[in-house]
Amino acid sequence: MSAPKLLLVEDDSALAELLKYRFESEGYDVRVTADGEEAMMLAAEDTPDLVILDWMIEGVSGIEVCRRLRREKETAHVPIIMLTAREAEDDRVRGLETGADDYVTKPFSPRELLARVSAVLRRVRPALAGETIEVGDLKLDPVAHRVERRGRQLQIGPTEYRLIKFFMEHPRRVFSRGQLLDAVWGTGSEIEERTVDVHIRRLRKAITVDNARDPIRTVRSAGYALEPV
Amino acid sequence: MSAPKLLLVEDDSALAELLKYRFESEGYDVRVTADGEEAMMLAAEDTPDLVILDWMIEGVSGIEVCRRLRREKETAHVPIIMLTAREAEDDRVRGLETGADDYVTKPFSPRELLARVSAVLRRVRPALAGETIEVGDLKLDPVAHRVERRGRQLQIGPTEYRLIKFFMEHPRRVFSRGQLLDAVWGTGSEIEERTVDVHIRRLRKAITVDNARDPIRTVRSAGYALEPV
DNA sequence: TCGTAATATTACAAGTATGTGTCAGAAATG
DNA sequence: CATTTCTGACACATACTTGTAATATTACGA
Repeated sequence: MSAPKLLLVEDDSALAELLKYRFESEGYDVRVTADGEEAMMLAAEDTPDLVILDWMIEGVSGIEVCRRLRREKETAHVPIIMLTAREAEDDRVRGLETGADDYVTKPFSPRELLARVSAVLRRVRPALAGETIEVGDLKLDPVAHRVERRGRQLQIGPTEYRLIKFFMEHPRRVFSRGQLLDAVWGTGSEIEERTVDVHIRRLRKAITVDNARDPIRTVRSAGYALEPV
Repeated sequence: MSAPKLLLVEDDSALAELLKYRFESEGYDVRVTADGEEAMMLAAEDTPDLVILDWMIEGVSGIEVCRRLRREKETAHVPIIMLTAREAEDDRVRGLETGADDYVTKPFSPRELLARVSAVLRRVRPALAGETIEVGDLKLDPVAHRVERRGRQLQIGPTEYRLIKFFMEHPRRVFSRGQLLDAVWGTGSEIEERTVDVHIRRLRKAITVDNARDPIRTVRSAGYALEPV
């Protein structure tokens, strides 16, 4: 999973350090600058997933940076959270109208900002906010109904999809054929247990990608399990 | 352009009236309830575009309503703005973590709430705010009611327009025929699900341009999705 | 090493889902 | 009011999926 890339534009270096540390420990990839011009350059050279922007920075004002980010095609749709020391409603409204997605009023706790960032990312790029399931080199997006391995889309049928989804929801655990029939086919299905073998085979075939090793473990006389590769 | 549908869950009837009036005069279509259970029912029968939810309501708590909305497939992705009288950071963070997209602390001005609503809608469903949407090589202008692909105007019928607009507002996501009927034809339409196939076919035909590849993905036994080309 | 039980593989026919052309009535257009 | 466009439904064609059975292979204990 690629870490969400944040661009933090903040000229209070103590605060910037604190936030950088906190966000990085939460798995974000953070770049920091105190300067509006530099912010534009950084954003241009590697488009971030989200920008945290202090309203009051040296040089170009925060609101101006916001406007410029919106104007560039690359960054037009990158969500922006503004940090503002002001309580004035006018400023908040103006920020939103300029194209900020959200703002947080100082003082705030890192925890609150984290929650906001994650809420915004969840909206914009669900895949970044953990709505996908990942097990080893497999990634499953339930909303798009897609499974990929090592970045490669897998071609997978309905039953195999349900099967691997179930496995990915319970990695490492061994399931008997009976359990799999209940979970994937539905309780009380009248299907031969041997049939599970066939679908396991089909699943294995479907998830085979550049001869990577088979992540489905056969447990003799017990069932099957998915092992993170 | 169809008016964005808001669901307001607020038990202070004076405030509810005020907001309803203000939002309606801005062109929104507003439904109001003071009750959590009823809110769920209203949301189920006609999915709103955005929910404004008071944290403290009678019966089920706001946060519980939020959680339940997120749990239902139909409403899982509807943005939620919470209204809270509390300043406590814990509550705000909890709100965001439960799945709210934003919150506004009372007291607030209708103007600020309007700005927030419009910011959230712009982020989530640009077409509702009158902005053009681009998905891959498709471009849709909701004001002009036009769709183009690779700069070429598409000749497209009313139903197909609504269909592709819906798809472009939710790219990549897979929708069942039932969901599409609800979203595009209107809730409770008595139309054959197979008819969706026919319109998908017509849409595919309409958006075919210099034999570019078909951006509509068929997900067998699940539905259809629009993939950016 | 061998026999047995368990699992893997293959082929296939029946079942199910989707694609497509067409039509009659409805709705929009002028 | 005449004409055109749109809509929903249906039927047939096609593509994909699925469960089973038959056969091959493998693992394990005696």
